[in-house]
Amino acid sequence: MIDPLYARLGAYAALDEADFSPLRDAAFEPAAYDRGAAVIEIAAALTHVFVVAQGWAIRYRLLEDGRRQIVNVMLPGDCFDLQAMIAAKADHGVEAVTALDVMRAPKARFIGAIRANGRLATAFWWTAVQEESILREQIVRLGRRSGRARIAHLFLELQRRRTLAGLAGGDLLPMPLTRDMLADMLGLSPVHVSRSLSALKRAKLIALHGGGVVLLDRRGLAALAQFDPAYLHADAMARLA
Amino acid sequence: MIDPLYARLGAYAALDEADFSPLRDAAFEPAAYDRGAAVIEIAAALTHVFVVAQGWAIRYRLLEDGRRQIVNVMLPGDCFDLQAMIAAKADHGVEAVTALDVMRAPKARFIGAIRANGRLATAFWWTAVQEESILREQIVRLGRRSGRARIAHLFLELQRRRTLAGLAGGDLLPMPLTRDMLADMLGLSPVHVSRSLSALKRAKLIALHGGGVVLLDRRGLAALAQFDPAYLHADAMARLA
DNA sequence: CGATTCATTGATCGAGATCAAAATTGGTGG
DNA sequence: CCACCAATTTTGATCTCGATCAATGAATCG
Repeated sequence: MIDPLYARLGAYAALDEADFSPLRDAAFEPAAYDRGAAVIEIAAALTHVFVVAQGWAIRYRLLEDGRRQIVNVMLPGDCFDLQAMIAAKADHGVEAVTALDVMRAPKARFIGAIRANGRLATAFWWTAVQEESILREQIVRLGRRSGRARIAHLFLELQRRRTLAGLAGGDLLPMPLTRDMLADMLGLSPVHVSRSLSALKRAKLIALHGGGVVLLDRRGLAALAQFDPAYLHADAMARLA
Repeated sequence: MIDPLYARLGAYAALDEADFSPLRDAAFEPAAYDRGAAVIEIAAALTHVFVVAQGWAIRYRLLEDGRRQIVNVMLPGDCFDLQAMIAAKADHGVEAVTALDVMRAPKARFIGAIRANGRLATAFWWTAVQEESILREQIVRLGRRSGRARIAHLFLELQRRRTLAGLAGGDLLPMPLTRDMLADMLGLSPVHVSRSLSALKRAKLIALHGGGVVLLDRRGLAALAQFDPAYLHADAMARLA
């Protein structure tokens, strides 16, 4: 299924079922990866464009000394790597965080599909613009926020992205990322992530239940993280629809 | 003049003068900004696509408490904001670091120009892919490198980008960024930037002359920064040409 | 030359890293 | 259902890199 994508793209542009038929019929086919599996290997040839149908994935780069920086998290509805349309090799890896279902298209066929439909092309352009916006936000998070604020900000961003993708959620955010992954995402040590999460719990801003985070006090979290509610062009998107 | 752009785009795709004529003739017109002037205001409408002809600019976001994070530096040959093609409002500001000459095109005319020439469109796509790669590198720099390594890495990146844009340079890198700007770029305090620069000087890795940096020991800098020489798809670009 | 902006240096403080051990969680098989 | 093993998380103690505050020193420019 490509329904999360449908929800995402539909939020930016007025698309109907007919616009999607080239994707369904010709370009995309399903694939599945186990938890922890490599979806794209660093320096491997980029052959496909992917859309996440279910599960989470991370995009990361490695340093020579073995340290890792996670660049972004991919949620259902997110597509990657659109750069495959033009770059030959991956400068980063993609790994499944949970069991992962994707739809994937060989890049030539993907290009054919979006050429056949201008509105679809525009919608995919939007996802690329949004991806860039997400990267910029990650830069600000790493450069100018404290450990606790980074965590709070990431949680709020993920929740917003899930909402935009039509994955309801209310105040409950699934959290399959381990402490190590959060650390590699936020530029912190796993130990400090653990301590900062405890502090957020003590402050009654969040609660942790098994594999999920409860956002107990969004206003408090947003104040701590200086989370910008206009983030992700929500208003500009609406105007385009 | 749009020659730095010509050098940049020419590095990715086989373009000749004729490919550029739609840009020269119709779309782009020159504009100039004083040092420190705002080129794009945060939250302002995005009306133009820009190409830097001469000078440096920074792209930044502000936090509510007044702190600033510089997201990227724009050098001659870089274009911004391609997102204007699709996003209505800027989620960040752009400011001239030096006196700045640009070529700019109203977005409708820019879109017309690249529609008229597929090779040109591909070349601009490349610049967008590269911009994303630069943002990812900035994320790794902020997340997983020490202060000194961040500085060394940034200098090596800027030098590489200048080389790709045909702005020779050898081991001399102009450095119009103030300590405050470097701090806002690298997620450090200005004081610490100053101290770290002194440390790099003491280690004979760099020297500072007036408004420029001399890269005395590139191998040493690359080792300290774990600078990846394959960075910026240099090989993949060559293949495409 | 003052005046303003920018850079360096010194002293102190704190957020987060590191090392190491203990406690939980979760999955597996008896 | 329980016992066990591996992976993950939490907690404690100590150390360090980089922040902050404050003063001094260049440059640059009318």
